[in-house]
Amino acid sequence: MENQENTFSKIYEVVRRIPRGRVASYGQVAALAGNRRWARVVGYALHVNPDPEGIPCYRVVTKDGRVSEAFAFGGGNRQIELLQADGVEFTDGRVDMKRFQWETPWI
DNA sequence: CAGTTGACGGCCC
DNA sequence: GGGGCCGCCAACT
Repeated sequence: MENQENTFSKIYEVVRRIPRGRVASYGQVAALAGNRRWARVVGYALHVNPDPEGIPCYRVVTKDGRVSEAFAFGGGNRQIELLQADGVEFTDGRVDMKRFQWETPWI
C-alpha cells in the first residue's frame, strides 16, 4: 500500500480524506499530516498535485475560508463552483468555516 | 552548495 | 478592524 512516510504523501492522504461538502484549511491539513508548520509546504504539495482527480485540492482553503488566487488550474475561481457543487455555501467569496470546516479530532 | 521562492499562519502595529 | 511583517519547512534555480 502507499505506506510512504514522505511528507507529501501524508499531505495528499489527508486531503484525500476530506469528506464531500466540507473544507479544510492548509494549516489543518498540515496538522493532520503531522506538523502544523507545514502549512506552506501543504500549499506547495498541492501545487505539484500529482493526482488532481484523486486529490480534491479545491477542498483546501485558507484559514480565512478563502480560496487561493493562484488556483487558476481550471480557470479563475472554478474552485468556488466545485465547492458549491459539493454543498459548501459561499458568502462574499468566502466560506463559513464555522459550519463547513472539516470536523477533525485534532481540535 | 547556497540563496530565493511559495496554493500559509500567526502576531504586531 | 484592517494591513503588514516575520516565521516555518521543503522544493526549485
